[in-house]
Amino acid sequence: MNRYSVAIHDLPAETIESEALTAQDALKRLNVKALDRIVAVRINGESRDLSTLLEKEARLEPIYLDSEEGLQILRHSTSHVMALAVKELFPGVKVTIGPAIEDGFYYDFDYERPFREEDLPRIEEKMWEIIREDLPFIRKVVPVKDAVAFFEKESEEYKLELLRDISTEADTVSLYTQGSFTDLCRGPHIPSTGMIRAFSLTKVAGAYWRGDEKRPMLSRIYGVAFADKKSLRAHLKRLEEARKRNHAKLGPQLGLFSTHDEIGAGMVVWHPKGMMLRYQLEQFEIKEHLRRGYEMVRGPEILKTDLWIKSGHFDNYRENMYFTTIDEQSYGIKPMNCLSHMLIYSSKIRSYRDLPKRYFELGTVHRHERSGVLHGLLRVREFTQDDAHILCTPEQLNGEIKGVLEFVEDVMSIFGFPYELEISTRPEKSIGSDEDWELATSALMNAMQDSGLQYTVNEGDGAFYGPKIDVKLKDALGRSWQCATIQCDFTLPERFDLVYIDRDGMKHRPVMIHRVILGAIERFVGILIEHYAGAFPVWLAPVQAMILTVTDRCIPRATEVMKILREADVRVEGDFRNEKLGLKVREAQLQKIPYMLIMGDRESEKGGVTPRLRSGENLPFMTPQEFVERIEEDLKQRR
RNA sequence: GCCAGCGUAGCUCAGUCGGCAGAGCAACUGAUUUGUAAUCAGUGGGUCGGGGGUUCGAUUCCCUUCGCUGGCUCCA
Repeated sequence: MNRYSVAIHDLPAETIESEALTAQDALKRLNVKALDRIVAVRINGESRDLSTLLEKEARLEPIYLDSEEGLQILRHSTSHVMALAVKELFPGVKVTIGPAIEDGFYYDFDYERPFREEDLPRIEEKMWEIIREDLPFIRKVVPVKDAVAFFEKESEEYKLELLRDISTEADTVSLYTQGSFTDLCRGPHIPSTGMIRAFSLTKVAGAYWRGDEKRPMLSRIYGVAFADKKSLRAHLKRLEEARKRNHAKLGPQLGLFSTHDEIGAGMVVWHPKGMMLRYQLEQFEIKEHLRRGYEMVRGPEILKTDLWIKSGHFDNYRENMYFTTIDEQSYGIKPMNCLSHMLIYSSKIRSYRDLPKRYFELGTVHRHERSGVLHGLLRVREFTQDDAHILCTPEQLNGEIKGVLEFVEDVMSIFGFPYELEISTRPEKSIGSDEDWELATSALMNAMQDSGLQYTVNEGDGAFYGPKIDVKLKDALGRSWQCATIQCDFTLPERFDLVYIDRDGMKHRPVMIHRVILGAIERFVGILIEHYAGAFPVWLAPVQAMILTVTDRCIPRATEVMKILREADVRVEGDFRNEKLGLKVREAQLQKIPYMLIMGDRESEKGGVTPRLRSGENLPFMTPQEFVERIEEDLKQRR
């Protein structure tokens, strides 16, 4: 008989006498509540299986099914169950990896043919069988060489490859077995398959082995899993709601834009309402840039290929560019705006007193994105950036980066977007010296630290000319999209021999910051549509108010009111059709117009309107002048 | 670019195991002059994404191409 000293959380340790003691036994003996909802346990701070044998002293923290960590373990275990089901249904399939992800899990397989959606119901059915069998997850720690022998016998070459990597840093590995399936896995797992109560296989997809497009394409099956059926249903419901915000659907319905097979993939046609929305955004941007000391500039959309060779774009970015020939001279259509801006800078001698120069351009660029990545407005081949290039002295760099970070914060808070910051370091394909990259990278990090901002690091994901800070926003389905970006560049000023005369009378090299705030207007509009579900605030709404007449008798006065409002810069339209008010309200509502201005006989007589809000709320009767004041207040508050 | 799925009227979708292509809404015309999310009636509208093949016959089967969706890879 052994004596164990076990503490739950920070409670005083208790003594348990037993031959051997698993974590689960200990929790039971110490009367921990809701044992059936505990999936795993932290032993002295480390996540472990419930079946783990305890040492003489242990501090235990149960991990509950519905906690963040508990769900993650549940999802991971569900992926193992799926792998078992797939192995039973499709003999010869090879397993690779199957982690938990947000809301669910996936598992990548190599099979003689890719899986299809129609395979999923069968797999789900099999999984439920496995769950009903309530198979335990059995952990076994073995020497790497035994694991190698095992997976060789099973011909699981992907597992062998993983083992080869692991073997450089560990002598033993853990294996988990449920029924006939044994997987290489760190764990922990739920105690047995019966604990899975709510999951659904959602989609199939191709995925390269280890994310490398030069390696085999595997067949991935995605699923979602939750603690109970109710949470699963709620999740599916949320997805449904998110789909209703789909900008690719809402945009054309609201008359904002369209795309056309006959024009080409990744090209957007902007309709009057969409163009008005863009115009509002652009006016806002111009104003915000001017007040921060930027100067507006503009360059041509095609520039000689020689210049792209000089800048390094030809060597590093050619596959994303379009080229054309004019008078036997090769030209490249611009994928970025920086070249003209540098030529503006170098068009005269600059003194340190002139710096920083901040050149701003709403620049339209073309990039040849691979066909499979195109996605509504969020990924297109022609788009307009709110682009600027800041040329400054090395001493000014930190302050300029902080200024841009503040700019980003100001703008994002106006739209009410939460965002995430990410710093990307030197990629394989790049130009410039190691010292410059080091300098630029630390400049970006220091600026973020000085501003007290949280960020993550994305190794090797920088632009070819410099490291960058990316600002990521989320679409309705929670996918992240890069919008603002701040890129630090010592290389292009070098290649274009940009200089300024410093106090010492000598030529010095300026640093260049490439930056966008909204990013691409197209992408930003896409995110905006999903963010507001198409119901734009008054300051952005293409149509701010729609006058709805009740009868034809009201048309003359309605026409007058419309004129007054238009003269006061209200974006107003009229629905004077011979239709019932209910129909007009419905249609204005579907167009998500902020104000419906009702004009019947009562209003005509008094020469005003009764506004109805999108929410359904009615405002009291008001004169056109009072309504204009209300709109002006909305604009001021950016409502 | 790769894997899977999808493309029928302006929109949402039926449909044909190969035999003249359908509904609702929208549009148009007429009636109705209407008070806060759909007034009634009538009419028109599609070479079933494009091209090729198989077949007596293809929207349906096959190939190819364009586009879209979800992933992978890549990036604003």
